[in-house]
Amino acid sequence: MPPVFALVDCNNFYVSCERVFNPKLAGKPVIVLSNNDGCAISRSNEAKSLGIKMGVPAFQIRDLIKANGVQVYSSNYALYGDMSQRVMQTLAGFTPDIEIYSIDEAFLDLSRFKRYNLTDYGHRIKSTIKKWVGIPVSVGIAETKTLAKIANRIAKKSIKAEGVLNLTASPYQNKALEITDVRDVWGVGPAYTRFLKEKGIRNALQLRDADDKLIKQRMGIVGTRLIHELRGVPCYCLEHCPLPKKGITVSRSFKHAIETLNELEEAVAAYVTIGAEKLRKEHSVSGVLMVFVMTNRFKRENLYSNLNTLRLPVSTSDTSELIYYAHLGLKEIYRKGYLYKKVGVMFNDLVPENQIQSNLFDVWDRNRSMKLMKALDNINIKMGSSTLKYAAVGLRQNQRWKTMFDSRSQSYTTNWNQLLEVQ
DNA sequence: TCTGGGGTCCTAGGACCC
DNA sequence: TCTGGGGTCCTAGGACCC
Repeated sequence: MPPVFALVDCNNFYVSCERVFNPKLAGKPVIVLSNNDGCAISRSNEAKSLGIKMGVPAFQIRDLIKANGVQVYSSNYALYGDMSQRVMQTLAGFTPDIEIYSIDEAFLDLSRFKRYNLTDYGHRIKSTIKKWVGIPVSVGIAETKTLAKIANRIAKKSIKAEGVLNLTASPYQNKALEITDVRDVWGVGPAYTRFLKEKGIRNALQLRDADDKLIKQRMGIVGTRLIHELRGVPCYCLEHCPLPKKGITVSRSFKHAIETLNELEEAVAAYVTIGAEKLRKEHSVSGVLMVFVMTNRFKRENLYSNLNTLRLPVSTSDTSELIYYAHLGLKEIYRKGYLYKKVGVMFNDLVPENQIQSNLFDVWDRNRSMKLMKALDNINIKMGSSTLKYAAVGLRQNQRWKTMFDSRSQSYTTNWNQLLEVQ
């Protein structure tokens, strides 16, 4: 029995989250910026109409913002993460066959609802989420994930669809593919778009009917799967439970470049702290630690970037041990005289914490370390993150490497002191 | 002056082994 | 002029996703 997928995708998610708690933003151009208020990463439809592109640097649209009264927000990940959970929980009430694909979208397997009117079901999902969580979503329904993506895209734009498009057994399937530019197909990025257009393949319909050999040759197995999916042959199934992570990266750009090793060490210690917490939350330990540094990638002169890989003697998720090795690695790649704009740490070779390969010459008290980390995590969960932290992250106020959020909204849903007040 | 962050998968090529 | 073959593992880089 062929499956049916629905893709539920939140519209302009971060902006929509801000609007839930600030209804005055309805109908106005609104954008949410990335860390350090760098780029526009979420835009309301009104902001899109003004020509504000995804990822555009804020300084390039300063005049546009001023002239049109665009409402600007720093990103508030605590809020978006919590709102995302509410959306997903609501979705889970519609079917247990759900795959959370990203912070703002989920695939549902609706195969067991085939005898119902799926379009109606889509509308019920949409209106329930709007009512319960306050977030507008679009729903695309089709025989494969790739087709559901296309359906969703059209559902979002078409006035007639009212946010829901069901392409199963639809006479409009060809039409839908024809009006979808090839670059908007899931899995087709800039490089493949260039190649396909050179071959005269401009829309999803032409891609679906393209020569298998041509696609296989240039786009490999992924391309082959892609065109099968467009033909209604499912190559990707629903991933019920999230697979364990293969790696964890924590990195940040600085608002202003940093020169001294000491400051970089503080930043690295802070990122290791975040990463190690993530590791422990996943019940994983890391066997390979990488540290990297880079100067401003948009400047031509005095460029430097380097990455150091350290194989750890014993896989670990202990913050202090990881800080120790990260600092060792950092010292080796630090060069005096450069203006550093970004540093980061990566944890790879993750394995479950109950499968640690011990080392004969290990001097670390693993038992004690585990208990200490547990206590540390419990306190920080209960009393707020970084209630307890390592001195290596520095004690001064206003550290220059700290990420800036000049126009952040309140943490309405995750902090008792920042609840919405109704006057 | 000011340009995000965190992932996955696939492939080609080199090292190494038998 | 002649210079194995095949398998595995690892890494770097490319391409894509949100």
